[in-house]
Amino acid sequence: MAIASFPDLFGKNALNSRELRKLQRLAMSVRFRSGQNIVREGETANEVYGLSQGAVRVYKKLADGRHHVLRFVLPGDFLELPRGKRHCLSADAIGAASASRFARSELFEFVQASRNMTQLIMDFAAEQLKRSQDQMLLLGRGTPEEQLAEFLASWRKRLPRRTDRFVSLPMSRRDIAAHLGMAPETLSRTFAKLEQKEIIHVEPDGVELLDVRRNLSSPKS
Amino acid sequence: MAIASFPDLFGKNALNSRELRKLQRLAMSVRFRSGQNIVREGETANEVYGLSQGAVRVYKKLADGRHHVLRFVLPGDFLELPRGKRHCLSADAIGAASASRFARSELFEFVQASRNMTQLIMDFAAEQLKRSQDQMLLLGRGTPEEQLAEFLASWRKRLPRRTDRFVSLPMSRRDIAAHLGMAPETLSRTFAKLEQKEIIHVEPDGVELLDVRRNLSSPKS
DNA sequence: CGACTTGTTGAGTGAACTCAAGGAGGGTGG
DNA sequence: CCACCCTCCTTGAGTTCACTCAACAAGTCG
Repeated sequence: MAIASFPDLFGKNALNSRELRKLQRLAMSVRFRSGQNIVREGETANEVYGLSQGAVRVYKKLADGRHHVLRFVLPGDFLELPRGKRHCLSADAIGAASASRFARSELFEFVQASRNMTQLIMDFAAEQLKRSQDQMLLLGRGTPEEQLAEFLASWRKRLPRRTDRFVSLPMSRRDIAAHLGMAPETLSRTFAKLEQKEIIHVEPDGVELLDVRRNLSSPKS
Repeated sequence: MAIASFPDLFGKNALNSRELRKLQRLAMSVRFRSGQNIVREGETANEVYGLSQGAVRVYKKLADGRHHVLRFVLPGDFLELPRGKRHCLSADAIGAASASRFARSELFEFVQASRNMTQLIMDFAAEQLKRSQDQMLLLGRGTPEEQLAEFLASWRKRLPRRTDRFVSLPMSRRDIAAHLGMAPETLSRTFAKLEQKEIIHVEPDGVELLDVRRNLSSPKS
């Protein structure tokens, strides 16, 4: 069977077949090894990536090395918006991954030329912005338990097979901790607390969600 | 002298005069008293606002009343993107404010019809997203001192008269604290620390920036 | 003038951080 | 195939720093 590529995933509903073919023509398929760096903040952004397979962590660094994972990218998402001369974030593959690489200028022209493509990019930007705002609310005001429960719930929504109660977590604990703004030790203890409260059940490479909702209403219960 | 309106501020460089007139025709000027609520999260979003004068705090609430200020809006900015059937955030005027109100559907159609307007909205969305990402980095990884110093520096950049070292802060300490994810008491102590280190000088309704840069490199010095 | 809001400061607590050690995989090479 | 190393995760102990509770000063508005 043919493996789904980024253009298919990204444009599946909103682009017509001509536009889809055009997007596929612009795309260059590239593979990354586990942990491999894809883009680095500050470097010239001649290319733009859309993820086809695997998962990617997207992060920003402070001068002294502290870093924060902004989000985890799944197939069908761009790593960043195709704008700006320089990358404004860094990205590494989590496990093996494959992506579509676009020349930024070519993609930009195509976005200009195609109304549907413009719409898609706008939708993507709006979605990212909304997610960022929810994330800020949690980073600023949430307890570790709320943050983790909300992260698991929202991550589950993004996974393709969401009927299952099992939620796959391909990223490391360190990455999740860096995403939620806490120390890895705190995250580990928080996993233990949620398991003790029978909200989740920790398994290898993921968790089973038993009752995530319960934890989301009040700060400490 | 005529007071600058949102359409002028927002479209000043990127729209031609016909487009600018069109945008002005779509706008309905409205005024708000100090503290008055403008939009409320979850309500139907039939209208969209662009700020003409004053300042606005934009925030999200958790179920139990805790709230986080996502950003402060200045003249020339939209309160939120003109997309989605419901407001996904709340907004209050800080002091007296005036804004342009648009019917969401009319504005949406205009954005569809005008390439320049599409571009402007995309730029706005991208700018918001970039700011959000910087904010997340700080919320997750920054010390209170770094957060406040960075907030003051970036707020200064957004103010029209940035030659002056004096930075006007129209919002309350509570609002700033809710923006940086800390208790008002902590914010107050952080102001005191920065003043003690001669990085800022606290004045009524603002601060004078003496040496903001110094505090931004290392976590504790 | 009095009531209320806002900001600051003090005291004490608690939660998340750091430092440290130990166990459990996973990969590599002998 | 096993021994070894290394990274990842967890758990424990102690500390720190931001939070909560509280009081007070200074405006602000009726």
